[in-house]
Amino acid sequence: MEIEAATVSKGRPREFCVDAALAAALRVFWSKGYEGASMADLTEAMGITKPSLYAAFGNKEALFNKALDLYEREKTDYMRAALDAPTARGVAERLMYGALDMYSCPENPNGCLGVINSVACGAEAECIREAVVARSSAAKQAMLERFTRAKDEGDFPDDVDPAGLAAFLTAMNQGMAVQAGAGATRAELERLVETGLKLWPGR
Amino acid sequence: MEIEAATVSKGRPREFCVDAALAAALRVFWSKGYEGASMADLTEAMGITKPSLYAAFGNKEALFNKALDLYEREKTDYMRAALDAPTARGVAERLMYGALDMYSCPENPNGCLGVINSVACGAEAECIREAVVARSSAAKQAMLERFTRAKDEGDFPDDVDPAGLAAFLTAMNQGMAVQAGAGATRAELERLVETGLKLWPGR
DNA sequence: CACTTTGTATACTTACCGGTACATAAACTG
DNA sequence: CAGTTTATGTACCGGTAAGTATACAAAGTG
Repeated sequence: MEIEAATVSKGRPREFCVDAALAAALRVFWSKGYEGASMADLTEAMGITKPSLYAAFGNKEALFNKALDLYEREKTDYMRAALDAPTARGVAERLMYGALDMYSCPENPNGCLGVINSVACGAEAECIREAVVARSSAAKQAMLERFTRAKDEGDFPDDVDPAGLAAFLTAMNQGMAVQAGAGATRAELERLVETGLKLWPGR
Repeated sequence: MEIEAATVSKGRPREFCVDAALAAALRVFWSKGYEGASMADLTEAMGITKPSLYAAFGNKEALFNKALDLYEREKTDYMRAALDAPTARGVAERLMYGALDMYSCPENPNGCLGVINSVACGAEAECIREAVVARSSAAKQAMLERFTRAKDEGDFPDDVDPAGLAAFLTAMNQGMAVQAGAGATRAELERLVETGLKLWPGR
């Protein structure tokens, strides 16, 4: 029993980089969705064979969950950062422009990994849907808490509902994701964001 | 050659109602999406066997397109009617409350048939996606024309963009669909609609 | 050098996919 | 009654899905 176990592997070293393979898998899931991505799609994009994939990641579902972790860590971190803005309007601006940048970045697949996999598909993907929906509602909950505080701080008038605003920003994000997935241009999404911010209460 | 041909069929009469079967198929596509709906799912829900389905509807894709026609005719007709409202705010109200009613009706599957099938899945469903996206952008185009007219009529201030408002309402509808598909309650969607209308310009 | 451990490659299994051939059943026409 | 036409039910087709058994290759350890 060694504490620093596995720093030097015992058997044959693996011939691929796990992180790079996971990043490639993320792109596939992001483009095609969980069910639309076949193991053949994944292994080809990752540059490995099926036994290597199963040995390194478990199975398709475990691979998806690891890819989802990577997605949140690298692609939706702007959401967490947005909540630190000093005003509610600042939060909304950072959220919408962050989403705009992500959805219109030519390096990324179109749309949102979460939205793609939260709409219903086959029964086998139900646990995938639940995992994605859980993360989405956690994000919405964080927004709700931030806007509840903002209301106490007087960021917007009494007649607006913090829960309504959280749902509103969530809907805007989801709408941008759907429209981006359907092929909307950056200019079109920009117009949407600017309209959303023009309607935002206060200021 | 008879003008009133096919009013009385020649061979063995079919034992099921085409309209009822199509309605059942619509529910399956609406719940599971095009790719998530297997022929076994469809035939079971429709109460017919595969050869009957193929004889009556062609193939899976043709069946989907007929179901999509039915969906537009019976479920999204509120959109067409909404554009007849006398003011832009009236249009927005009818669109949002119409969507609210449809997405929270317990008789209907959760979410929106269009949104479910416009997010990317496997390559085989690409033509399905294109068909759905085409209808969605037609709806958006109709909204744009209505709001362009509304702006001329002074329904909202000069600094708001009709195209932005059309994109905004489309995004709200899509966001409601995603949230409804993820299991949002009617009360939650109601809050979203009321917030959206509170933010709507003018009045 | 043998021996163990781990990764890779090929080929396979089982299950299901969309779609169809074929035999049979139920209506019509003569 | 035969003959035609159309619908139904069963059983099947080739293709592909996720997942795996097995043989082999490359490293460390004695």
